Amino acid sequence: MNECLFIYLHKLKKQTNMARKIDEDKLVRIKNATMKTIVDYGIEKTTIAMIAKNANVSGGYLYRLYSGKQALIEELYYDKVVALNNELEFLIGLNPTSASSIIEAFIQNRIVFALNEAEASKFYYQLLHNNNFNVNDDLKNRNIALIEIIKNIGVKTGEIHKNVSILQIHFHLFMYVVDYIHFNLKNAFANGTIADSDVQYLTQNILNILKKPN
Amino acid sequence: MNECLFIYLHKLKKQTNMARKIDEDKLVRIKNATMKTIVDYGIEKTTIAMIAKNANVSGGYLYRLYSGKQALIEELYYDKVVALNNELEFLIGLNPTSASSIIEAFIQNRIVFALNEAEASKFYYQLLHNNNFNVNDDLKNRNIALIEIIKNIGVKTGEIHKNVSILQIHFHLFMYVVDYIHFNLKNAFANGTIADSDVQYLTQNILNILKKPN
DNA sequence: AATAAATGAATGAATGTTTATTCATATATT
DNA sequence: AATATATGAATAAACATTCATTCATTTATT
Repeated sequence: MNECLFIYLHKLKKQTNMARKIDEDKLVRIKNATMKTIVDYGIEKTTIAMIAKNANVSGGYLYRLYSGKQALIEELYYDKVVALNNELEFLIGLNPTSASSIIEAFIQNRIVFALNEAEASKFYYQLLHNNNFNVNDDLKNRNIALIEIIKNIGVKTGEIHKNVSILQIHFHLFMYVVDYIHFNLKNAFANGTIADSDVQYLTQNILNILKKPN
Repeated sequence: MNECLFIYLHKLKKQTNMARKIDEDKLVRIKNATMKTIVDYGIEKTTIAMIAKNANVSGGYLYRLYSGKQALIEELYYDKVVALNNELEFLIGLNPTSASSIIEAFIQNRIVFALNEAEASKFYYQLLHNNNFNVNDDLKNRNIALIEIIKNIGVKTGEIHKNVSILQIHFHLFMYVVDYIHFNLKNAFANGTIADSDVQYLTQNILNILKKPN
């Protein structure tokens, strides 16, 4: 079930004829447990029972909120993709004349997210590379549209070469950055941390790449 | 079971007392079927029964050659990682005084591999990003040793900055390149093919990155 | 050369486990 | 009491794995 719809129905109930108080943070617990379990054990080995246990919720209750395991994971993933699009749109509004500012801020936010919401970030990273979970065309198209805006800004200012494809920008902004951050966090034993200094490093690398045609 | 061991035992038998001729390409069929099934349906949805069917082999026979599903997939993955290390070692031998030559040749080979052995290449890409399959420390250490050699060459010639970490080089050579190729092949509908021209593009991008400290 | 015995390859039905999903029941709230 | 939430045991489907059996080939015996 869609989260917004759920909350809406839930509030409706409250206004009319509430029988039993909903355990308010149950949905949050389920979401966190899903992400944590998948991060710890991988999607293949994660079962509904494990998620339910980690969320302190009965197994059957999950089916009240989601139609099944796939839907549960999908919704978490799609929510994040929507949030990323929203964030990008917001950053474009903030910096309507500088592609590098948008890119830099976006990268900064990826690092903050990876550090502050490690579970959610690792979860997103896993799904990004899982063939069984693909975002729908609407989400894809909105993302393409936003990247086109960034490209237009960059071409105007000379920050991006006019022959750079939308896919190139998408790849470097959404895959390269995320992979870079997670690779460094995963290998944190040997020099591999991630910090604010990486923002400049990543930004410069990507801007250099986007300056050339491909 | 290890492939080399298998072939060895198999030949031993031939010398003494062979009861029934082995279907020679059965092992090859199983390997190909495993990769193809996983590429088509993902690891989660791939079952032993599906692999056996695609390989034209009985389900139970898989357990003569491998101790189970996990071992079957692992061996295919590890074989590829070993092959990559061997290839890198070979390329270092060929170009002992030029990091860029090694890197360029390695990238070239990745693209050829992705085009000529698409199934195997996609299979490797999937496992590269799957947390449930990690290469052992020996393989990791050998890889690190090889990359250290490349770094030393590059630092001497000025192609690589002395402050670039081994992890950086590893990431860009083994993740960035592979991800780039597969991203472009996956999105082949819109301008996204991969060709020899990408060799120069990728090589230059990576060399530029490795020229700077991180 | 013909036949029988021995051997190991290969099968696929049977087994037992794991898992997603359902549903009868219990519990809490008004 | 009425109503909705929440439970978790029960169910059924899917699955990895095993194993008794079959089959093709080689070796020994005549």
